[in-house]
Amino acid sequence: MSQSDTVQRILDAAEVLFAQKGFAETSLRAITSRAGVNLAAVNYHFGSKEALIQAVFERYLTPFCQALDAKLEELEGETRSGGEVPLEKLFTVASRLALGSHGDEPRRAMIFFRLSGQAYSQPQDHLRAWLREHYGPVFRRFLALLRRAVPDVPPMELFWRVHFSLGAVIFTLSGMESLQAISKKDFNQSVTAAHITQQLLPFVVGGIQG
Amino acid sequence: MSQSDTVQRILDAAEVLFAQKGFAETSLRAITSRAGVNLAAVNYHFGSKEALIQAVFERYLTPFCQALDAKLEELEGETRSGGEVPLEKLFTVASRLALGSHGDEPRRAMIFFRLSGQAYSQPQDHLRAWLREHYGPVFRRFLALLRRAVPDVPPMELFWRVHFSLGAVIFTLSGMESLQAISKKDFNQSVTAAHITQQLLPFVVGGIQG
DNA sequence: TGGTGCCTCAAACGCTAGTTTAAAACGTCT
DNA sequence: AGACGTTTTAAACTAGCGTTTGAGGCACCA
Repeated sequence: MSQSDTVQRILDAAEVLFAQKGFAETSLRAITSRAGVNLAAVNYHFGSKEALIQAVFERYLTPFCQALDAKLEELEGETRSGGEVPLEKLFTVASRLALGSHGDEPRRAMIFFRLSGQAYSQPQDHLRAWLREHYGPVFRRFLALLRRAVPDVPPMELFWRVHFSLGAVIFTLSGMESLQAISKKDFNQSVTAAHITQQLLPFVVGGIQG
Repeated sequence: MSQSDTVQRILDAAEVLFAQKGFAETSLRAITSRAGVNLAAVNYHFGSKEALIQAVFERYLTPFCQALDAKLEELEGETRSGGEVPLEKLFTVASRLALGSHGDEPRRAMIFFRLSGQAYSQPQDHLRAWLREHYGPVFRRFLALLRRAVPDVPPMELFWRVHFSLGAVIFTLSGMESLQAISKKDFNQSVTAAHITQQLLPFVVGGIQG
């Protein structure tokens, strides 16, 4: 078993378990047991549990943010010759990337949204600060394009509405499997990631425009 | 110190600490120390930590839901002679009650929204199931009025949009103090509960209508 | 072949958690 | 005053946590 193999196995197991049970409730023993590696491997390869959590986020977010950044640059290029990117297109691009920028099924994306929800509800903001520091620029770039898409909405209101939107996304996708149960019972229809984003888009667009 | 005094002190301390640091990260020792009571008091009066968590929710939610239920009944009475309750009014009523149904300052409400965020991001759904079981009827009553307020939105889409709205509220108010810092820096304006709900209302109304 | 780095392993460490115990203190009623 | 049910107290218990340790294995190069 090569090094990278062990590291990847740990990351895979941690990703799933953190999403399933939260950071504090997931023990290193559970992670290493699921990964089929020795308990000490986490501290050997990552240094600490906290560093492992960051590594899980990094492995997912870095490719996503690079892809988003490239796409946003492309969109900026298009608008340089006049015109704005429509609101719908901005969110469509972002959601398509979030769901498909990894070769995997969108199940990975679901897992990751759960993780984000946990990161944001976690009160000690080590993780939040780290996320903001590393991925803030892309977010601001997105926000700048957004501002030009809805020039009628005052900046502060837009700021808030973006956060509301983020909340809607993360909260909903965090609680997916319970919502899945309800939706199946009440509407006899199961829930896919594509289905949710399809529902989400008009809500967010309507909400942002106010 | 009478019994109810000890119980209330524990609930007060637990409410604040759970909101501040989360359920798993808050020890009974921290709670009892803050409350100025003996460690064993929690297990004596509540039975377990899990039961204490439920009790914290119960103390807050029961008066709120009773007030909301009464108010909804009143609104239903008004519409019985024809007409619908407008969307804005439904949300205004709910938010006013959430912020002011307790004699306290709306600070209590903030604390409680943080708690809700943690409850929903908590993956083991003991708590969620319990909340749904105890407070589901009021929620459904609200949903029924909502359906009549926006008859054009298909029931399933409405179902999702309500969850999106809930997410926007809880997520935003959960992460308030970090948003507070950002908002103060970028817009030189501090954030109050009233201020947020004022921002929230047009977003939710716009989102629900799509 | 012997040595050198990197990695794995079982075991242990120190610590904190939730819970339990049994004695002491308290308040109330006869 | 004394007995009784309730509540508080200090201390201990068990379990599980993240982390550390040192011996061992393994591949690779001199």
